[in-house]
Amino acid sequence: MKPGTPKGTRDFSPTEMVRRNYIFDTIRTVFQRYGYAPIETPAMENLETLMGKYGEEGDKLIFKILPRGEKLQKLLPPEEALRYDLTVPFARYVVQHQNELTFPFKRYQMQPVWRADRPQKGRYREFFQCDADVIGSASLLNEVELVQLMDEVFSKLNVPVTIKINNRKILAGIAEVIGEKEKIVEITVAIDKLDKIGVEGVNKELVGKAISTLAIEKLQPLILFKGSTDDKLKLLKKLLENSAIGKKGIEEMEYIFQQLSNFKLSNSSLELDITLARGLNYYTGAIFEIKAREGTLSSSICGGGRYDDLTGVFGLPNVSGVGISFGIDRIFDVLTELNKFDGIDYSRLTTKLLFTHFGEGEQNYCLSLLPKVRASGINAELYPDLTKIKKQFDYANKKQIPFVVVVGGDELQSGMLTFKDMSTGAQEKLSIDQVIERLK
RNA sequence: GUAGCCAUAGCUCAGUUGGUUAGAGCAUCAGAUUGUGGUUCUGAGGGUCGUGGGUUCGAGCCCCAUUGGUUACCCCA
Repeated sequence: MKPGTPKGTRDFSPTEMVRRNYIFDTIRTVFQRYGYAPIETPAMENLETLMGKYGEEGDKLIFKILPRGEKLQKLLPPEEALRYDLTVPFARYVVQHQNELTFPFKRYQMQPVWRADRPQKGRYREFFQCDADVIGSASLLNEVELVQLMDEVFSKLNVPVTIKINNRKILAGIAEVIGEKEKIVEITVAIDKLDKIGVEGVNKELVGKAISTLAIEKLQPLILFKGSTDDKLKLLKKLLENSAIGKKGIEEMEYIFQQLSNFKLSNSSLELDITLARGLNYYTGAIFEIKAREGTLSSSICGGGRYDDLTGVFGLPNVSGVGISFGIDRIFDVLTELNKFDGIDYSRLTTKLLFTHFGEGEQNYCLSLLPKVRASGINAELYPDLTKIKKQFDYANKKQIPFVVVVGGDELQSGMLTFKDMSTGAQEKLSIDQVIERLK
């Protein structure tokens, strides 16, 4: 049998895991700093929980689990599926545990999700998301805080990013004033592609979606507009003055930008992007999308938004939430491409000291020293086989273990260990306490 | 769902208009060196050239099919 992982899935080797864990730890630390508490949910959900939440395209990408046993033989439809994101399972969780939770409930969650997609650059069928959501609070300060949080994470990871922000209410307002209220999805999907296919491409797609010529004409000043956030808001105000929902969206954006103007974002440029749409159906207010400003990955590495009634379908109406999701695997790809892993100190995560030995007696002696070393917080290990010292040193080099202790007959007799710095080759005789002192 | 590209050793790849026994680097193992490695030198193992069929005196190379990978579209973290 030829070994291999399924399409769009990967193994992670130790070097990669150390780096991935660095990303996880960075994000987790920031999440906790902002008061988010961890939860986990099962890899699989009832299919019913997931279906209909992600739009027509999204539903197709849900990994369904084949029925088993008798149900399979009767060709019954699937009842379970792997989770597609962390937001919908979270909504289900909130409804199910509503009596135990204190609202507003701030949770973070870092788990894999699965999509039955075609893999390509930056796209996997199994990938990790790191989500932070606040549910049970309609305050726009949550949006403000999430922007700060995203800025802090990417600042810590040393990746310059652009945070794009928009509002579904503005998009709804636009659809309304151009007289195509029903076609909001088609319109937003089309203008979302502005970057990629240009104005003409967008217009062509709009025509294809049976949007009226008049509506497309009305849309032009908006698509063609270039200017500052303030200018954009001004234009929108004028354009949407007859749309209640549009005006509400502008108000929200103004508030968020006004609040954020009091804080200096350290690593991000914040941008109101009227063309930002985002596919997920459940967003109702602010929407976010983050792209790295350097590197070749053009897809987003983080995204999110506000959903006013995601818990409604599970029987808990009128609970608004807002959240963001970091795409760990894409962030990893960006950091790798930009060589951002180079300067990071992993020493606390890897072995610092290897005990090498010339025989069984020496090995046993090393074994007796290990607990004390480890209790002192030093990552240490013992070479487990009886073999030539060369091979043991090779092992240390391959694992990039910076220090070794050599124990032979002399050391056994004197109780003084040979302590060797593998980078310089220098060695000296030290007691075990001195070795510990040196490495602490 | 649509389309392009790729598939040769564990890994990265070379392989001439189709021509003898398919190569290199890295990695692995052993030796030079029985208490001192990472740099050096020597040697060894490792391949049904993705799979199946076809064309040909002859196929890693050409043709068809198939599988897997990858990239783009749709959509998305």
